[in-house]
Amino acid sequence: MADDTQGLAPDKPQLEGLEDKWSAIWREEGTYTFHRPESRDLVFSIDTPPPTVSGSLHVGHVFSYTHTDVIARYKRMCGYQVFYPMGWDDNGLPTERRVQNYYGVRGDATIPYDPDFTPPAKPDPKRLVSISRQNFIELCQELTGIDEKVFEDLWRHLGLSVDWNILYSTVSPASIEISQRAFLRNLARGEAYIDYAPTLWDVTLQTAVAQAELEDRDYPGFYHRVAFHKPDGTPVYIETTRPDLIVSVCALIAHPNDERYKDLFGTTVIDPVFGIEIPVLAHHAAEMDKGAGIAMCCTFGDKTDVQWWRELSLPTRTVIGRDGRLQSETPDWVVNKDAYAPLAGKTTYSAREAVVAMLRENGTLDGEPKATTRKAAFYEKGDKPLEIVASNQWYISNGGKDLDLREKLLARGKELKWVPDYMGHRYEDWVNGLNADWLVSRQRFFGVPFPIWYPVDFDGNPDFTAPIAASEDALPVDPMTQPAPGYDESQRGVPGGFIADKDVMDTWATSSLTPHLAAGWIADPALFDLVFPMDLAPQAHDIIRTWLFSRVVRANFENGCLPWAHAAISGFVMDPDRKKMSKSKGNVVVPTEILEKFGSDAVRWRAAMARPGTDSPFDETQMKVGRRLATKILNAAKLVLNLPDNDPALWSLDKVKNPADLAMLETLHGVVNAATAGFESFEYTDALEAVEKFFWVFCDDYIEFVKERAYGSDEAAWSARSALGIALGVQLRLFAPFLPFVTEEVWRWWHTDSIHLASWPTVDHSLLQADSEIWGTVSEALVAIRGAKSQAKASMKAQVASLAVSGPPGTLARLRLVESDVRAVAHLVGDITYTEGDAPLDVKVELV
RNA sequence: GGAUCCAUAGCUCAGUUGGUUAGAGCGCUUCCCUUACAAGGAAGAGGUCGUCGGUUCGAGCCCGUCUGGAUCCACCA
Repeated sequence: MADDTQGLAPDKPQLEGLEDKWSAIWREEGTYTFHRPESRDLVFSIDTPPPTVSGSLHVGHVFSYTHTDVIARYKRMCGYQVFYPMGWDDNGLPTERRVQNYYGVRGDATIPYDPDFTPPAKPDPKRLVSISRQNFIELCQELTGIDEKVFEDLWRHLGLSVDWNILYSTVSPASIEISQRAFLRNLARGEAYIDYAPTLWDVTLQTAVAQAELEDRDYPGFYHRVAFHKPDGTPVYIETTRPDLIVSVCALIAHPNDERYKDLFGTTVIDPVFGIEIPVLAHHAAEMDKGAGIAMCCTFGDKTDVQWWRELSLPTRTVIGRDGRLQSETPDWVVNKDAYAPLAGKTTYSAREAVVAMLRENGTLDGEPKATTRKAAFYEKGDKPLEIVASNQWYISNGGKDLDLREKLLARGKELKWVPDYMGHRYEDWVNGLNADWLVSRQRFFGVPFPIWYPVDFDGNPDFTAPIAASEDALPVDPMTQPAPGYDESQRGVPGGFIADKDVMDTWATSSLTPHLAAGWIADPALFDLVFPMDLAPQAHDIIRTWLFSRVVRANFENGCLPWAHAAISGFVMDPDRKKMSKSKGNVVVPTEILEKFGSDAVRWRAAMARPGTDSPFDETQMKVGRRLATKILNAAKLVLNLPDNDPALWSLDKVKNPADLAMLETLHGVVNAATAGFESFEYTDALEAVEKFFWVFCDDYIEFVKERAYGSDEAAWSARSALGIALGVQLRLFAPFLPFVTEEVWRWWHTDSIHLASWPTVDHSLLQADSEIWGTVSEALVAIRGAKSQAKASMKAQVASLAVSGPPGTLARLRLVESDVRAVAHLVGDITYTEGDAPLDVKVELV
């Protein structure tokens, strides 16, 4: 409690240090602990986005996690048990890349485990040390542990009311088990399958990537006009940006209606370098006005090539390996074997130069290559354009091929309540645009292994069409160290034995199960029933196509329902030029600095001013406004609580008799209604604005108006004291979801329990007979009195000789009811004269 | 090429089912050291609501057009 003072509040209340003080106490008191209630309707459950711990947090995270937290706090005060977990997304590629850079190491599946391994003292990004898969995973675990501590500290400092007992990590054994179990069930129901097919491939990271992780970027290239030749030597010109792929050519293709090429259909031509004879074919996907109108189809240059390859049953002539280099052996379909030699083992870039040189030399390059900017598909986290490589990969159906499923998933999207509702369009657009199933396998190390093995025939060839699945009872499994069911470890990799599936699951394959991970699916059925389907899925709009959609897919398959009822979508924090913040642009604002500078409450205030779905530019000056509000709360509370001999035990609605006091409380109750309505529709900004607007009027007008009276000790004083005290308590609770630190600080000046477990204020209907219009009249009078003093450049304390008030009878009557307060606030020494009339209220002020 | 959102004061944004003189905060100007608060307070200036057209007694709001911006998707031989 307060020291050095006669009142309940300290003399010099401070914002500094409130974060550390209260987050420690909340932790000790278990303020945010979820206690299992009797039934589902007493729970409000949240599918918290698990942050990628390998990345750094920026203000955008602080904003969107605050959006969730204000709702969580509101629901808690409404009496719900709030299931508010935290998760760390610490598996997958992002972690691997961070470990690679941080320690200067690279995982290599062929190297044996070294129990004594220590990472290089000085990581050299140019000379990565190759280490075993297991050593690499250990480093991943070590680093994620460090990163997670940093994240937790920041979240506690920000005041997230997460229940830290409900903490999961996407790489934990429990997460691996759940991911594997869900996958096995998808497999058993036919929703997951393995397929040998052309896949988008990142040559740097050497893994397949999914449609959802693609990003188109501008990429410089050149159009090369190249001659193929008919058997009689007549040239047929095509245009290509990928001459390096000529060695993979399978056909030339033109549109069936294209008069220029009609005669060629069904004939063959020979490529300009390798002597490969290929057919000229017709296909409707060829566009007459693009390039030369006739395209070179290679395996594979782009997605159209894949379509032609599939629909025209063309041969597979892949030369680009998984490392992005052309294979070193000369392909058997190449006729001019010598021509391939300079290309062997080269990157696509070098191979392109070599091929162009050959084209130049033999005169088949028509004119100079023309520079162009083309859009190429990139993995969103990669930095080289993707190649298309045929390989065995695991897929989960997502409606990309199955139209019935697509309809079902679209219906789920409509069933979900979106905040704001137009965000549902993004979901629909994405589902409607899907053209492939969800590729979930990744050729990486740090992730969930597929619980799958393959039989090896007696010639030593694995049969990928007959995967052996683990039993659900055996999970989690690592097929790399555990033998397939029915086999012995000695049969690994030998004819008649088995091999493991070496791949790991895409990180989204695990994070698509966050409701299951957090809620104890299978492991704790009672808990799962209490919290699932969840109430709220908060997230930013960029991952609707990935995280949100994949969770809908999983819950639809596994649970036959939506994983949650509401999706609340946060906008981004943009840089001041309204550009997306990104590391590469160097415009990222680090949250620790602004939290330090303005305090968590101030930053939270600014976050809450950003409405759902709306991007907002970062502007530091706005944080000051939140800071000022927090300071004002301290000071206003101090005034109320430190009135002489004030005692909260003596505050009572029964004592509120003064019309101005009643009018203030009446107005406040309208504010409670507005704030409640705002929160109920997840429009926390509306709630905050209503509360804040009232609070400033409460401070500037009401407190000033009744202060003199409240310093007394008679009945009139206790009317004001009760009204002030009750209004303070209500406003603190209304502010509590937004400003958890300052409201808790003030609340505890006269309460023993946390404000965050106090009940949300409700309207007391016994007050409804109060005449709230008094309030408007008083405000007008105050403006007139202050205006006169301000215009006279006088102090607000300056004495007033007389007031001449004119206006409608009703207005004057209201003013008369509170005349003594008017006299006090104006410092009036003379008289008030009232003149009735039709004109609106007018107050003439005569200064002494 | 398709879609979504946005355009209101110098800046950031409100503006309810269409209804008198369009609102707030920041910034700016002037003033006030006032016993809750100078990390404060008071007063004030500042807008033909992006363009053109339509509906209506009446449009910031409804419809259409154009312009500018943001985001997502598709395509790119």
